[in-house]
Amino acid sequence: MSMFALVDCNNFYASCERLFKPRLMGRPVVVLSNNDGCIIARSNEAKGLGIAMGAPYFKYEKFLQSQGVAVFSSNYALYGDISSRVMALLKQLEPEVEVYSIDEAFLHVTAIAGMTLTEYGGQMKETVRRWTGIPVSIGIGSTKTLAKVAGRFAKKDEALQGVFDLTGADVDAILGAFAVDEVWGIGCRLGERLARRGITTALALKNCDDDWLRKNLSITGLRTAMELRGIPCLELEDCPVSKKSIASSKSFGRPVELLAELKEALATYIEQAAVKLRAQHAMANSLEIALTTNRFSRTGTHYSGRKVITLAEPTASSSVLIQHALPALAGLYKPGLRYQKVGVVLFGLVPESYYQPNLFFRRDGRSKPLMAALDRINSKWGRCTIQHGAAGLTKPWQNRQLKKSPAFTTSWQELPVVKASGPSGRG
DNA sequence: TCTGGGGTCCTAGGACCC
DNA sequence: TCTGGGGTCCTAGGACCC
Repeated sequence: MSMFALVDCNNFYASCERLFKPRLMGRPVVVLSNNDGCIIARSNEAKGLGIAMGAPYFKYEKFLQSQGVAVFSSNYALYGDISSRVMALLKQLEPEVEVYSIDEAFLHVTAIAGMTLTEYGGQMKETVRRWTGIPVSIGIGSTKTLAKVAGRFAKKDEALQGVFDLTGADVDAILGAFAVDEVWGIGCRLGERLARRGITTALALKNCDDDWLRKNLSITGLRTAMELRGIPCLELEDCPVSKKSIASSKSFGRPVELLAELKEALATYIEQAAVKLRAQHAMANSLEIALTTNRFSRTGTHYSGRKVITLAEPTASSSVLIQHALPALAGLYKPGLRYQKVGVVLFGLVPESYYQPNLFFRRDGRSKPLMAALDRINSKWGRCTIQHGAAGLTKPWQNRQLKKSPAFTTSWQELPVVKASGPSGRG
C-alpha cells in the first residue's frame, strides 16, 4: 500500500546560509525578503528568541544585533541550487517525487519488508543530511493533507526525531489537537469562517457536514475534509507542468516619483519575466502591469493601479512587451505620488508551436533569433550584459540587498575558500 | 526612513450565442 | 400586465500556498 510522504527542509534558507559557514551552527540565523524588508526564514535558535515570521526587519534590527543574530539578504541563486541537489537526491531514493516548492517534496513511499515506514523515513532523512547538509522533516500519511499534518508534528515534536508516520497512529486524537487554520488549504479567512460555526480543530473539520462545506468553502474545502478522512483527492503530480503565468515585481530601494524611473524598472522586470517565458518555450497573449504606493505609509494617499493589455497576437519578444507596457504605465501614472513598486504578470501563455499568425498583423521575423542571441549572451555573461535601453543603465531605484552571502555554488568567482590545517592543528 | 515575491485554483457574474 | 432558456467563455476578485 503506497502512502504519501512530505519531505520538508527545516528552516531552508537559514540552513542554506549555514552550509558554508559552519561557525553559524547553533547560532541564531535569519534571512530577509527581497529589499531586506521582512524576516522570511529563521533558524530554530532565532525562533526561540521569539522572532515572528514575516516581521518587518527595521523593527527588529536593534534586537537582532543585541542577540548576536546572523542576518542575511536572500540569495536565491544559492537556495535554488541547494534545492535542486536535495530534489535530485530524493528522486534517486524514490521514483515518484513531486517537487512542491523550493523546500518541499511529496513522495510515494511503500513499506519495505522488515522495516517500518518510520524507520524508512529516518533513513531517508539521514541520507539527505549526509549528502547535502540540509536537515529535513518527514511526515507520512494516506493523503497529502494528512502527510502535511504529520510533517508539522515531525518538525515540532523533538521526541519524534524528525519523522512521523500518521498511518500507524490514532489519527483522530492527532487531528483533535491540530488547529483548523493550520490545515493545508485553510488560511485565516476560512479559519474565521469555520470558527464562527464552532469548528476549531482539524478533527471537527473532518467530521463537518459535506453540503455545508461545499456551499461555504467551495469544492476545495470539501476536498480538504475528505483528505482528512483518508480519502485521497489530490494526486502526486510528478511531471513538471509549465507555468500558466509568469510575474516579476519588486519593491524599490527608495520611493520613486519620476515616470522615467518607473518605466526603467518596469522594462527591467519585463525583460526578466520574458527570459523565463522563452525558457519554457512559450508566448504570452496578455500582460498585466501594476503600480502601487506604499500601503503602510501614513502620509499621502495610497494608490494602486492595474491595467491588462491584450496583444493582437502572442509574443515572446521583450521588445514587443515593453512597447505595449510603457504607454499603459504612463496612463496609470499620477504625478506627485511616491511609488513603492511596479510589476508585470505575463499570462495567457501558449506554447511557441501554437503560433497562429494574425491576418492583420505582420510579425517581425527577426525577433526570435534576436531574443535567442540575447538570452545566450546574458546567460553566459550575466543578467544585464545586454538589455533594452528602456531598462536604464544606473537603475537608481534598484532594491537593497546589503547582507547578501556569495553565490557559493553557482559562480566561479564566489566559490568558498577552504583552509586546511595539518594534523598538528597549527595550519 | 525602512513592511517580499511568485504562483494556483475557484466562483460569480456578464457577454454572447443559438 | 407582459419580457425564454440553456450553454459557453471570459474576467475580476477572493482565497490559498510557499
